[in-house]
Amino acid sequence: MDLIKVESKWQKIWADTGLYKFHRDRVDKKWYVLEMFSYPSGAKLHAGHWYNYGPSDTYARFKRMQGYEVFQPMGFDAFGLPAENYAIKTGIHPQDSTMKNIATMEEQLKKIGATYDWDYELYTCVPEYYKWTQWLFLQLYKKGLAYRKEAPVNWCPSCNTVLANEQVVQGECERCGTTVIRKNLTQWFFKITEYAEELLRDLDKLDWPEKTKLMQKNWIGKSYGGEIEFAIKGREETFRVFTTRADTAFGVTYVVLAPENPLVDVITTPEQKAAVEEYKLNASKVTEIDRLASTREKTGVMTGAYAINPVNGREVPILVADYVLASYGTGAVMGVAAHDERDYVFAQKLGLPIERVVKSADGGSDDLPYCDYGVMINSGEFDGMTSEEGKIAVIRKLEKEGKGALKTNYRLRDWLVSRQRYWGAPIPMIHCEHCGVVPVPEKDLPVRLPYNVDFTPDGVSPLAKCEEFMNVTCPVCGRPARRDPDTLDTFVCSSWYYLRYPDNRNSEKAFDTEWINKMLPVDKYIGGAEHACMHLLYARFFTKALRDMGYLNFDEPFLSLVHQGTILGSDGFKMSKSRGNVVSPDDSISKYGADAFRVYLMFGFSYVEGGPWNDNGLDSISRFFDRVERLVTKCYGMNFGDAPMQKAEKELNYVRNNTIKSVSADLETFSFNTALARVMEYVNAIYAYDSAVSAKTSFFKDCVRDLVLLMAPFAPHFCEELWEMLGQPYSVFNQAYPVCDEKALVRDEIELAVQINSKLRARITVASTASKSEIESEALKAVEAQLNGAAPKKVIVVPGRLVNIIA
RNA sequence: GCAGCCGUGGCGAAAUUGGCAGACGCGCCGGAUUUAGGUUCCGGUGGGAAACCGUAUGGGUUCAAGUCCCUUCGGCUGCACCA
Repeated sequence: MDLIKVESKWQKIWADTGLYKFHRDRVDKKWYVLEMFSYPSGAKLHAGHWYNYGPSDTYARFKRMQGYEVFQPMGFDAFGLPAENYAIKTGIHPQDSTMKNIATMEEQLKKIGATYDWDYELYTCVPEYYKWTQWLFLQLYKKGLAYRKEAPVNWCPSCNTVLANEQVVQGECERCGTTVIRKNLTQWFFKITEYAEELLRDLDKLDWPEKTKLMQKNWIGKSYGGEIEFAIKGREETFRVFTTRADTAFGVTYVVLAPENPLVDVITTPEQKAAVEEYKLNASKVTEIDRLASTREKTGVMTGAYAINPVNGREVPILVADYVLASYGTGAVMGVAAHDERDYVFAQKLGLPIERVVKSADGGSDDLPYCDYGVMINSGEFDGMTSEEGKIAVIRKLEKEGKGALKTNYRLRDWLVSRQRYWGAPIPMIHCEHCGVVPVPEKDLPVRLPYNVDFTPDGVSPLAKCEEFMNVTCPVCGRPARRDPDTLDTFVCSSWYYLRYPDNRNSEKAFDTEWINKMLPVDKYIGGAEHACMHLLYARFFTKALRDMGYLNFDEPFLSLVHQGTILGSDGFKMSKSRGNVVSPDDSISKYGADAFRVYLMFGFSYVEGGPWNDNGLDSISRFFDRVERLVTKCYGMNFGDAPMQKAEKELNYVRNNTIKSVSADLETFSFNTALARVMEYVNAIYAYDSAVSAKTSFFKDCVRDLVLLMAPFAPHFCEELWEMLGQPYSVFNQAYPVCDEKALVRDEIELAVQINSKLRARITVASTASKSEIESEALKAVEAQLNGAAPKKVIVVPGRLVNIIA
C-alpha cells in the first residue's frame, strides 16, 4: 500500500466530511482530551512533537470509538520571549514571525492526521483572546487577588525583566541561563498563597503522577510551627519569630532579622548604624546564585539592640544577617545555636554563645549541633518533656500570655506577574496622579498592544517609550493619566486557555459559565513534567479563584494527567539545534508514512519514559503493516459460510478477546507499547490459524475485521483504507471499538506450574473448574517420583497460577 | 545537603501489583520458498555440558521477592539557608 497517498487521501476526506467536528448536542458524552498547547517556534515539528501529539491522538480516537464525543482542540501559546528576542536580532516584528510560524505549524500538525477540530483553535496573542486575559486580571484585582507591592524580586539582566520564583532555576533565569539578581521593585502579584491550603489538600483528589503531586506539595511547603513574640529592650516595639522548634526556645542566645526587615532601621543604635547600613547594601548586591551557594560563609552584624526572650526573660542581642529571608515567616528568627545547623555555624562564626536545652534521645548523635528531637532540659517547667510535646506546650503557654500563637507557614510565594517586555498582554491598569492606581473599565477592553514599538531592551518596559500607548484619560477623574507599561507573564495566558477552547468564539464573555461547567474539567491532560510547579499550579489556582467568583462550579481543571517522556537525540542528549541531534520526522515520514512513524514511537518507547532515538525498528513497523494488509487481502473472494466453532476457532477467539481486553486496558493507561505487542500477538495468532485451517468461515473475516478496528486508533489512515478494502462503510472511526466477550475467555482447561520448594518441577493441565483439592492431587501425582513417596509438609495452591509443594 | 524516582538479555522493553522473569519487537542463528539477493513463511535465541545460576550490591521478611524492608554503589529529577 502506498501509505503516503493513502494518508493525503483520507486527510482530505476526513476534512471534507467534517468527521472530527465536535457535536455540542452530545455534550453529555463529552470527553475532553487536551495536550498542552505549543509555542509557535520557527523550527519544524520534531520527533518530540510527534511523540506528544501522535499517541494522544491514538488515545482520543480510542475514546471516540468507545462512544465518547471527544473534544480535542489545538492552539498556540503565542506570546513570549523567543519571538521578541528573535525580533531584536532580525528586526522581524514578533507579531509577523509568530503568525507565520503558526501557519507553518498548523500545516505540519495536520500531517499527523489528528482528530483536532480546528474550529476551536485559539492563539493567545490576538486581542480576541488577550482581552479576556485582561478581563481575568481585573476580576482578580476586584477580588483582592491581584495587588501591587514593592518587594525584592528576581531580575534577569539579560532578558531585562523580573521573573516569578518558579522561573528561577538554580539561581538562573529559566529561559536564558543568566544569573538572576535581586532588585527591589514595585510589581504586580497574584495572591496564589491565599489558596495554598486548598492547592495542597486537593492534590489528593487528582489522578496525577505521584511525583508531580509530590513536587507541588514540596513547592507549597506547608510547615507547622509557632510564632514567639520578643520585646525589645527599652522600646515599645515588639516582633515575632517563626519557629518549628519551640521546644528549643530556652536555648535562644540571639535573634536575627532579615536585612530587608523594616524594623532594622528602627532599632539599630547610632553606634551600629554605619555597619548595618553597609551590611544591608552588600546584601542587596548579592546575586541569587551566591545567596544559594551552600558553601557561602554566613555573615551578620549586631544592631546594638537587645530582645527579651518571653520564655525566660533573658536579654539576647539582635543581629542582621542575610541567611534570614524577608519573604518567609516573619522575616525574623530566633537563634538556637545548640540545636540548629545554620544557627550553630553562624554562632561559631560570630562568637555567639551556645546553650544546650534538649538532651539526646537514646541512640541520638551527641555532636554539636544536636538537631534531633530529644528531652527538654534547662527549660524551667518544661524539663523532662519530649521535643514533640514541648514544641506545642511552649507555644500554648505563650499564647495564654498573648506572646505567641500556633502558626502554619507555606513556602509558596505570591506569583509575580508583571514583565518589562513587549510581546505579552498589557496589564489593564492606569496610574493617575489624583486617583492612584485605577483599573481599566471592562468596557474599554482590550487594552491593545501597539504594533509600532521600540522594543530594544534597556531595562525599561518597551511600552513605556510608546507615548500613544501610555497616554490615557483617567476613567475616574477624566484627567490625563498613564497606562501601566508592563505586560503579563505568558503563564497568565496559558493558565486559563483550557477554559476558552470550548467557547473560543464568544465575544461577549471569556466563556459561558453554563457551557463550560458542562465541558470541563478536562478528562485527560497530556504534557511535559517540567510544568509541575508552574503552569500546572497556576492553572489550578485560576480555576479555584474563578470558582470562588462564581464563574465555574468545579474545583480542579485537570482530573487526570499524563506526562509524556522525552525523545532524546540518538546521542542520548536532549535534542537541540546547537548539538545538531534534532531528529526530523520528515525523512521517516516520506519513506514509511505518518502512521508507521507514530506507531513506531508508540511501540519502541515506554510513553512516560521516552529515550534516545534510533530508527532501527522502523522497518519492522512497515513489515508489520504489510503483514496486516495481507490478512485483509486474504478475505477477498473467499467463500465464507457459517460453521460451529472447532478447537482452532475457539483458540483464536480466545486470543481475539484477550487482545481486545488488554488493548483497551492499556490504552486507558497510555501503555501504547504493550497494547501494540498484544495486537502483534493477535496477528501472529491469525496467521497460525490461517496456516492450520484451510476451510475458513466468516469467523475468519470477523477476526480480521476486529483487527482493523483494534488498530485504527494507532494507524488511522492505514486502517481507514483497510476498512474500505474490507468493503465496510465509511468511516472506521464511526464504528464501536471491539468489546471483549468474557465468555470467550473462559477456557476448558488451564495449565498450572507445579513447584517443589518453590522450584519449577512440572506442569499440569486441569479443567478450569477444578477445585483446589483436585488441583492438589493432580499436582502431587505429577511429581510423585520426585517426592520419593515422602508426604509433603504443605501444599499451596494459587488458582490459575501454580501449585507449590513444600517437601 | 534534603526529598523522590530508577537500575532486568547484545538492544528497545514486558511482567495481571507478592505467584512460572525476559511478553512483543530489533538483532543474531537455522530451515522452507527463490536462479541469486531481497521479500515472505516456519523454528531457535539470558548464562551454563549439566546439576543449577540469573532482575546493580550485600543482607532480611515470606511457602514464594524484579516487586516489600534495611545496606552499599551508580544514574536521573526536583528543592536548595524556608528557621
